[in-house]
Amino acid sequence: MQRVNRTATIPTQVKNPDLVERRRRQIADAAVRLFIERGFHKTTTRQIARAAGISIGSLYEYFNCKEDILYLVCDFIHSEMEQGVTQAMTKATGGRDALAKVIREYFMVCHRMSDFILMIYQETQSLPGQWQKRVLENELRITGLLVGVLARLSQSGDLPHRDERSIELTAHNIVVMGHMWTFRRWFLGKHYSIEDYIKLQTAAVLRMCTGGQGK
Amino acid sequence: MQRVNRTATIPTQVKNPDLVERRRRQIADAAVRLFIERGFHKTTTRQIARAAGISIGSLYEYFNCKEDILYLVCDFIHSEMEQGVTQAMTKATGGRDALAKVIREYFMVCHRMSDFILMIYQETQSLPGQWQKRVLENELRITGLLVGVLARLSQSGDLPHRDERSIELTAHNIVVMGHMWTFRRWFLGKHYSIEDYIKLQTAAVLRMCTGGQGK
DNA sequence: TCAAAATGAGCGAGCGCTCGTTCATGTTTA
DNA sequence: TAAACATGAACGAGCGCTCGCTCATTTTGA
Repeated sequence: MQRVNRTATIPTQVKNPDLVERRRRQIADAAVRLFIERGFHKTTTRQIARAAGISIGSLYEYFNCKEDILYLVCDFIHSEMEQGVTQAMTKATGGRDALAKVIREYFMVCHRMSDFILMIYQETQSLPGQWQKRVLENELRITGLLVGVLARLSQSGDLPHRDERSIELTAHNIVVMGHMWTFRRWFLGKHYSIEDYIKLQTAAVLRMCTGGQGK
Repeated sequence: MQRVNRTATIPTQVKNPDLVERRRRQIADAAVRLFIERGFHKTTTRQIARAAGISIGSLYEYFNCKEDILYLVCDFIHSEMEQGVTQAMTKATGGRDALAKVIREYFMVCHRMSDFILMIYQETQSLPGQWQKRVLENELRITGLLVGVLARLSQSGDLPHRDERSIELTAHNIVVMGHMWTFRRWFLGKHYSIEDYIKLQTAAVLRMCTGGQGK
């Protein structure tokens, strides 16, 4: 989708665009594993090159600086997240328990992408300001998808009406609950399976959405 | 409280314990500001020394390595957090709306310590493994305080009974909601005041705790 | 007077990044 | 058809520099 935009965003010495696309993916794939394992700062450009199976010289044919690599990695992760969430939402249409289905699918996406989400929490600050902003915009867009779901259910009467801000905050809460499974996994993972987590948190969210009309 | 323990944990060349305590605080105070501003990796030991008003040589009389400084900073932050939360809980005793009061006080602590919390999220991974574990234990202890509050209210009948795990997860949710105010502040801060946030999230939590018996 | 504390020049490992070079693969020319 | 030339992706030794850390020396204060 905005792949063209992305390719255009990071300049390169190399002429062949297909090759650029291919090599960058190859480099990003290698880099993301290293970033997850050792963090951005402790990973050297040489390690990235070695893991990608190219030379350090070649690496700099495709990127201008180390931060460029981090940005591309973040962008790939967000693309995948958004794709996951979007298709989770198409799977989960229909009335009453649509919300439960969306939550389940979203949490499963978070579960799968656990390491990646964690990395973004930790390394976003290492990006140049302008790209930091982009990463946050991506984050917001994913939240927006959930706002859409909640607003629709609210209007169709499947959920009690609540004002816009309340809906928005609920969306943020759900999104962050998904992230929480990743950044508190050192604890939660010991005591809950992902199925436990989904079940309990879904119940909690539903109470949050439907509860409280009585008084 | 465990200050003795802490001082014992990081060895030093200097004999006078009072001096050690004083200088370490002086260094940590300077370091935390720099870490918040530029991150751990981009902050140099020379910058820390300069900001603390001592020489680079002296700095290494009080710490063995840069990571030691980060650990001490994390420890100070957690102490302050825990103190804040503990006294928030003494302020907020009593029946019905005790929970609302605790949430308010806790969120205000998060609000005040926003930058610090953010830093811990970002830099914990830079710590040596053993100390990483300690930081997570601190995190858990704070959550434990909230579990205590919820369990008490549940038993006194001020909140509907729910099983242990459900209570535990609710505590985690509340804790993370506080953190969310810090790491989504770039968005939330634009659209909500801290008072808005407390009001809406408290309502949400109360619905989550009390709702759902009907049906 | 002398142990304790403070100093900062200096060290060298290791970093991101460059750039002169190589070489496989077209393309042109005779 | 084959020699001459052009292209550009790949390479990696090495440059300039920064950083964490040390230690010989000086200052302090009891």
